[in-house]
Amino acid sequence: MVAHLSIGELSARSGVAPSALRYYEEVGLISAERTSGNQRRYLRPTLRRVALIRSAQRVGLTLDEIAEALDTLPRDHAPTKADWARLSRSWRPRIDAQIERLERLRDKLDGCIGCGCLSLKTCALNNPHDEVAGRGPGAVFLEPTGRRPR
Amino acid sequence: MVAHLSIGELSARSGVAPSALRYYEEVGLISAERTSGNQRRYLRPTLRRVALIRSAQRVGLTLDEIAEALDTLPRDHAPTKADWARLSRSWRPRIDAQIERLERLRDKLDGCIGCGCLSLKTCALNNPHDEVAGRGPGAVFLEPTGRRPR
DNA sequence: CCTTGACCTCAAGTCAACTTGAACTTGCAC
DNA sequence: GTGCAAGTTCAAGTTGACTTGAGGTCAAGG
Repeated sequence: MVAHLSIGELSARSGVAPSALRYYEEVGLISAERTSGNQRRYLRPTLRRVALIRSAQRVGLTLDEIAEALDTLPRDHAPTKADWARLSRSWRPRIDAQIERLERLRDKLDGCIGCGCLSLKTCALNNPHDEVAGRGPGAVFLEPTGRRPR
Repeated sequence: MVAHLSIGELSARSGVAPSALRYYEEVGLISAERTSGNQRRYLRPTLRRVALIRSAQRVGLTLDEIAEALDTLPRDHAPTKADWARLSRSWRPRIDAQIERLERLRDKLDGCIGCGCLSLKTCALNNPHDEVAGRGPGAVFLEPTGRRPR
């Protein structure tokens, strides 16, 4: 059981390319010690950190946001229960919201199959207020994109 | 109730910037008729099409994939029930998978709070087989990224 | 007629998140 | 001690999804 991981090892275990790991370091998401010969040696907790980063990306967080969240975790010691709880709590609403959006979309698509939505008037995917032009933007049945699909 | 929408109107109703709409046209996602003065005039169903495109992006589909899916819909007439059903069926697993991933992540974070995961050995975010180096990549508790966070 | 705002095209720029390549160095197995 | 896979830096390139800007056109009101 090695205490330090080379970049290749961390890459293999995390499934993240070495170039990406170097990039993560560059933007301050992870850090590494160096051997006398200037090679990176990662501490074991880095593995967990990288896994967390990947997970967070899934939720739709940018690396910047992830960095911000991770900065609330202590750099010097393993995070305490409280540290984790704080982080988890801050991401939780985001995850829930994302799930909800997806469920809504799924239901909408389902509904479309059965609803005879071919008549544009009743389709859930269609804006109910579409004829009421001028009363605010219509057809925006989705929440504002929030810069995600960028 | 107008039969044709100018790009500005479509933009306002769909919440998608004109430049984006032109881009969508460039990559073949939508199309428009032209006035004698060369201005775009969109047919009403385009509104629904654009909404669908945005939804699909949420699920994590690229514009290429969306174009592919939309190509299975008829260009000439409004999609039939069967057309919709086909499209919905093809996206459904994707949506479900995404939801499942998010739920797993949420549960993992929750678990981490209560599980005393500070001992690296038991944390769900940590790879259970991490000590078994060489037996395949460890710590890949997440599904292969599938090129999404790119 | 003239202005004004919405529209047009086309080329170039941007941004995140990496990847690739060149040119060079380390570390370990034989 | 030598070979070579695996590591290093740094600059530049890539991809997706747009946005911005320059330079010009069109349509309606005053």
